[in-house]
Amino acid sequence: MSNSTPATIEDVARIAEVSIATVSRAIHMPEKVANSTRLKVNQAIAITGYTTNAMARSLRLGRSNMILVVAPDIGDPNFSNILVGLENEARAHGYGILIGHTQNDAQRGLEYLKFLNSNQAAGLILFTGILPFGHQTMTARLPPSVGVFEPVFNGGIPYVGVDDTEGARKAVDLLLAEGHRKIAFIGDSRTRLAYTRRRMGYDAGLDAAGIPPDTRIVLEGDGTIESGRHAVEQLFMRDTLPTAFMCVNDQTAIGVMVGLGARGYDIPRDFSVTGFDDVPQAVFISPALTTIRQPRTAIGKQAMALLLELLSDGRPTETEILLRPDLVVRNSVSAPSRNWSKR
Amino acid sequence: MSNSTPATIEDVARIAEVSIATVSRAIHMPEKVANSTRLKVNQAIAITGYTTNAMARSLRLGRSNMILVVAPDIGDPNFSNILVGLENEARAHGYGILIGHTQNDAQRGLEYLKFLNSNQAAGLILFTGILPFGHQTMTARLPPSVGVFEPVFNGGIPYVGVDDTEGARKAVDLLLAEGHRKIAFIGDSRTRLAYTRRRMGYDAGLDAAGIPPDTRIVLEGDGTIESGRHAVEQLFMRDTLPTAFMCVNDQTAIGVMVGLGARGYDIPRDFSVTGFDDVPQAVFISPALTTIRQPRTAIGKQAMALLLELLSDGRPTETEILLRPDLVVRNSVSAPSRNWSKR
DNA sequence: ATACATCATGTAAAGGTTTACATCGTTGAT
DNA sequence: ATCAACGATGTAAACCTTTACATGATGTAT
Repeated sequence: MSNSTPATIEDVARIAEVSIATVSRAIHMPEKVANSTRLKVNQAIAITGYTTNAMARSLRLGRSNMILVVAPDIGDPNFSNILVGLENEARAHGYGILIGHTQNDAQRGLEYLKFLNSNQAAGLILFTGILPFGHQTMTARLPPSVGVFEPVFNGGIPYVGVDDTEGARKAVDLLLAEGHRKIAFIGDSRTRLAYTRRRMGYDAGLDAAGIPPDTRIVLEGDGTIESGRHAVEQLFMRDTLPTAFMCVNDQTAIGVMVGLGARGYDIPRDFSVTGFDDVPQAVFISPALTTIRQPRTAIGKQAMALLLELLSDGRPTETEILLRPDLVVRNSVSAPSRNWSKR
Repeated sequence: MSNSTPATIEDVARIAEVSIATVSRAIHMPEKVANSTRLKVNQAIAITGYTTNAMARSLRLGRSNMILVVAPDIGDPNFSNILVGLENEARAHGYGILIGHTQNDAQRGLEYLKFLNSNQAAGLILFTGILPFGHQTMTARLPPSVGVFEPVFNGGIPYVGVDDTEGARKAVDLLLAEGHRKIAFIGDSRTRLAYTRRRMGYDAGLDAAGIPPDTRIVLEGDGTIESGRHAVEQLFMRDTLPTAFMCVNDQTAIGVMVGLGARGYDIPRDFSVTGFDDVPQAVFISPALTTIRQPRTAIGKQAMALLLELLSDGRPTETEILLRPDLVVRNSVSAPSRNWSKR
């Protein structure tokens, strides 16, 4: 039973007294085989403990049951929750997931391209806005692919993300509802669609409230904690201070809070701050950050579902799936301080 | 060049005007082939863009270049950093990593066992103290395996972790050096080696300082935030309060801080608190938590290195690799309050 | 009764590699 | 000059599946 070498389809065939073709059919196209023989085959499978050799199957089929997931930083806490969604969906359909970590290094990207070329992965999930493979191979035949968070530069690849514009709109609307009129926007100058769209949400919200845009309080950072801190310093050098900081992401918001804290201000009494993403730390910093939640597990699930659909159908049904982001209210926002002018 | 169907070894052989055997040798045993022909083969490879079909290779070799990593919760932020270490080391040796998420569910574990049986993974990295496969298959032939954090119950599987006893000793020694004499230990009753060893470090530290053990201030929780809070409540019902809380992990420590905060105490003025693990949140809570750092990326790297060694040598050189944990001093520890008795 | 469709099963090829064994040519020792 | 040893390469089998096609049996319509 628990022999030294794993049972093959031939072992099963011998015991069930049928041909290997019938065994294969009994497993993969059960309706094509008579009830009685299917029974015999199943018994033989139980006896031998047979599982089909995935290597041989993939070789014959020219397609594996693995999905390659490539992310610039798999250590990013934002990543792990997505992974959960991806993994659940994949496993439920018999696929395994293979992870790749490029660190934005083209060399590493290339090594993963080899995985693709050598047929080890049937599909690709990309977390980077650009194809992580060197230029010359930019045109290499890619397997069915799906982007997460943002469309892939090369085009033609559908993606699953969050409605950034709507999310940003929720944040700015909250601030407006609290009574803020001078709301700074700390953005991200890297030209990523997500950031551009968040800015659009900010603009639209202000516009709807009849507040004219004020470019003096719109700053471009790079999405890091440091850039949030830096933005605060810049604003303090100008003549007009905002009463609230709307940040393009949580990292920036944390930086803003640090910068404000260093100058002795209290949040939310003196200034309100909002983020975007709802990173795991957001609830632990003090005050806990009011932000926009990315439904990460759902995003992962959707992305994988879309990819699997692509894998069977061939043609994508949608080119862009945007999930609804939720506002999570914590403690970093309040009405603008009445005493502000006195400070 | 960029043909519709990927180049095979035969295409290369034809262009290089040699047999496919020579091509294979030129790639995998270059010293066995004449310089001149090796050159021709390399040129042909460059022309065709050939990469060896991993499915065919694995089938022939009876062994894949994938490592299965099984963890109970891949969404755990502690996990992602380990993953980085695992991934880097694996990729550097031409292996890919395949991730599995059991959620402590035997059914799911079984599905991953299939991956193993079907030869899709050459090795196994386990994050769970027990084999995640149902009982009946407990005895199934496993590929070379390595545990992370703790030994695998079944035995015979080497593991890579941190020296928990030494880490705990560093924490208790810090508290002792600050002048604490009544140090509570909030443990974890689940019988995991790591927790037992941390308790041993606590006992040894107290013993070395000549302080008799006081079981009234040693509590057993379950490693969650809630259990930390609960422990605080329990201690306040007893007659003797400690001046410091040494916690079995950061989650518990966070719970203790929350519990103490809810009662209006200030940390570290009124009570000192230490954790263990250095989870990503530890630096964001306030006060920032003094704790013991697990060198996570290094653990991942070592675990993978050990597994790869096992894969080539067959026999493990070590059965247990313990890395040195570091004390990270932040703001949750100070000398015991002089005013304590007045409170 | 004949022809034909249908169904269940078997035969054999193909998928791309690796490698034991065979072959052939060259070199060095006698 | 002969033989042995060696080095480089080729031939072909094997790894385990899946599936197009062939086969034979059974049932149905004429």
